[in-house]
Amino acid sequence: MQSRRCCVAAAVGVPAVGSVVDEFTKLCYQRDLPRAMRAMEVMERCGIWADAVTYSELIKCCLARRAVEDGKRVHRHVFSNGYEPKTFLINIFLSMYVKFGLLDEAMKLFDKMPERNVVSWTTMIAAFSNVGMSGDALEFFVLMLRSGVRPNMFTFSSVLRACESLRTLRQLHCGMIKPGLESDVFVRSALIDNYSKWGELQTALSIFNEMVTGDSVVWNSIIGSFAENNEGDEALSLFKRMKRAGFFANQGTLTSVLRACTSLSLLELGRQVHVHILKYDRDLILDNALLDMYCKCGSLEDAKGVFSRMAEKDVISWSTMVAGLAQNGFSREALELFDSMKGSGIKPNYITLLGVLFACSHAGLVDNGWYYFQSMSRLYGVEPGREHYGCMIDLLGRAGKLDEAAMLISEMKCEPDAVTWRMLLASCRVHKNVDLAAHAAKQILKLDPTDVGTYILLSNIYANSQRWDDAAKVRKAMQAEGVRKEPGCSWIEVEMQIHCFILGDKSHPRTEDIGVELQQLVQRLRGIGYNPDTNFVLQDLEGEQREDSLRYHSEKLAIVFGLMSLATSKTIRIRKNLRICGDCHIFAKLVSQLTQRTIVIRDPIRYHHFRDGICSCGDYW
DNA sequence: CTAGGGTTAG
Repeated sequence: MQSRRCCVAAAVGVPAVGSVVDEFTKLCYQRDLPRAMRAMEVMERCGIWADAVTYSELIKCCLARRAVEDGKRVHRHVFSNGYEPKTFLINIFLSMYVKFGLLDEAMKLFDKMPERNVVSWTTMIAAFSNVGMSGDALEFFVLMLRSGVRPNMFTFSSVLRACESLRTLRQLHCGMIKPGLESDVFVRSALIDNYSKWGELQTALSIFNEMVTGDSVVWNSIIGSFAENNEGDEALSLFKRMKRAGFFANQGTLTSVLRACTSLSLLELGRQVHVHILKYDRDLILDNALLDMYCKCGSLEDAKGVFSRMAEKDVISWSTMVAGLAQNGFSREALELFDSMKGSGIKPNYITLLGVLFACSHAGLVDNGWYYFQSMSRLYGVEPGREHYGCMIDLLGRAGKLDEAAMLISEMKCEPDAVTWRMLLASCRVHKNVDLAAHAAKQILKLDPTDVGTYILLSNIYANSQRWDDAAKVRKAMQAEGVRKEPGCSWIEVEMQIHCFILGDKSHPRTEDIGVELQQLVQRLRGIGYNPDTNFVLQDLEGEQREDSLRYHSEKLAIVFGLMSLATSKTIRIRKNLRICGDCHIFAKLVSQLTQRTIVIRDPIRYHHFRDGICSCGDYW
C-alpha cells in the first residue's frame, strides 16, 4: 500500500514526498537514528510510509542502541492513520519487543495481529522457551498446529528448548520426521542436547551418526553430551573423530574436552589441552573449565596459577577455586580466598556458599560454619537450601554434636532427602551412635530402598556393637530388595593411558607382579607400624578372607602399580568410585612416608594428598 | 522477521 502511494506521489510530480521517503530510507541505512526519527515524523504528517525493509533497518538500529522508546514510536507510526502493515512488518515489531524483554508488549501485539504466520508463532514460542515459560511455549505450539500453520525448523529448535519430559521430546521428534526437518543442523543439535539431558545418550548418538553434512556445533553438542554425562572416554573418542573429519575445535569443543579430562582425572591430557589453548583464544568459560580440571585432578599449584592469571573472573571462577581448595583439604586457604572474593565485587551465590560450608565441615570449623550458615541469607541474599543444611549436618555430626545435627534436620525448611540423612548416618558411624544410626538409615531406605551403602553401613554398625540379629535382618532386607554392592574401583593414568583396578578382578596384565609387589610392600610397611584394620571390611567375609579382601582394595593395587610404573619424581594420582576406607588411608600415609612419594587419591567427595606420612585431610573425612 | 554448542555443587 505504501509503495503505491509513493509511486503515485512520484508520478504526479510531487518531488517533496518522494524525496522525504528517500531521505528517510538513506538515514535508516546510515543508522542515523535521531534524524531518521525526525524524518519519520514528517512522513507521518504527510500520511506516507516507507517500505517494510526500511523499517526493519530502523528497528535494527533501535535494538543496537537499546532505544526502547524510539522502537515503540516506530511501532505506533506504522499503525497510524489506518495504515495496515503486513505480517512481515508486524513480526519485526514482535521480535523487537521480545529482544527488549517486553514480553507483555509482544503478547498484546500478537493478540491483535490480523493473521499470524510461522514466524509470528515461532517468535513467541522462542520467547517463552528462553525465559523458562515452557508451558506457554508448548501451548502456543499446539495452538499453532490447530490454526493450521505448519512448523518449520526454526519452530522445532525453539520448542525443543521448552520440552520438559522425555515423552514430549519423543512426540516432538516424531512430528519433525515426516516434514524432514530433523536433518537441519540446528534441529539436530537441539535433539542431541535434549536426549542427552534425559540420559538417552545412545539415541543422541544415533541422531548424530545419521548426520550427512554437519557443522562444528553439532560436533560440540555430541561431545558435550558425553562429557556432561561423565562418559569421558566416549567424549574423547568423538573429539578424535571430529578432528579426523576435518572440523576445527573451538572454545566450546575444548571446554567439553576439558570436562571429559576432569571426569576421568586425565591430568596429562588436560595439560596438553592447556598448552593448546594458550596458543589460541582463551575465554572465561574455557578458563573456568581449565581451573576446575586442575582442581579435580588434584593439582592445586596449576589451579592457582590459572586462577591468578585469569584476565577476568566471574562467580564460577571463584566458586570453583574455593571448592577446589576445600575439597583438596586446604580449608583455611579456601576461607581466606572467600574473604578476598568480597573485595572483588563478585557476589557469592548458592554454590559458592556450599564450597565455604564444605571447607568448614572438612576442617571441623564448627563456629565458622555456624557463622556462615546463619549469615548467608542476610549478607549474600542466599537462603540456605538442602545442600547447605547437608554441609551443616555433616559439620556438626563429624564434630560429635550428633544431637545438634539431628535437631537441625528437624528444623529444615525444605524436606530432608536421602543425602541429608546419609550425612547424619556417616557421623553416627564415626561416633558409634547405634540408635541414631538406625533411625537415619531407616529414613534413607524409606526414600531410597536401593541404597546399597546404607544397608552395608547399618549392618556393620550393628555388627560392631555385637547386635548380630539386627545385622542379619538388614542383610535379609537387602537381599529382598535385590541390591548388590558396587565393587570398589580405582583408576590411575600412566603415559596417557587409564588403568583400572577392580576389587577381586585379576584382568590387568600385570596382576601377578602387582600382587607380589604388594605383599613385599605390606611387609615393609609392617616394619614401620602398619597393621591391617579389618574393621573396614564391608562384606560378608570371615576370618583370613577379611584381611585378604582388604589387601586387594583397588586403591592399594593402583598405588602399587603407580609405584611400579611412574618415575620417582611423579605424583601418584588415583581416582576411585567409592570413598576411601580407613585401612587404605593408613596404608597410603605409610607408603608416602616409606617411599617419599606424593600420592593423591580422589574419591567421589574429596581428595587426599599424602606426603611424608601425613594426609591433607588431617585424618578427618 | 523466527532457531543450535561450552564452566562451579549434587
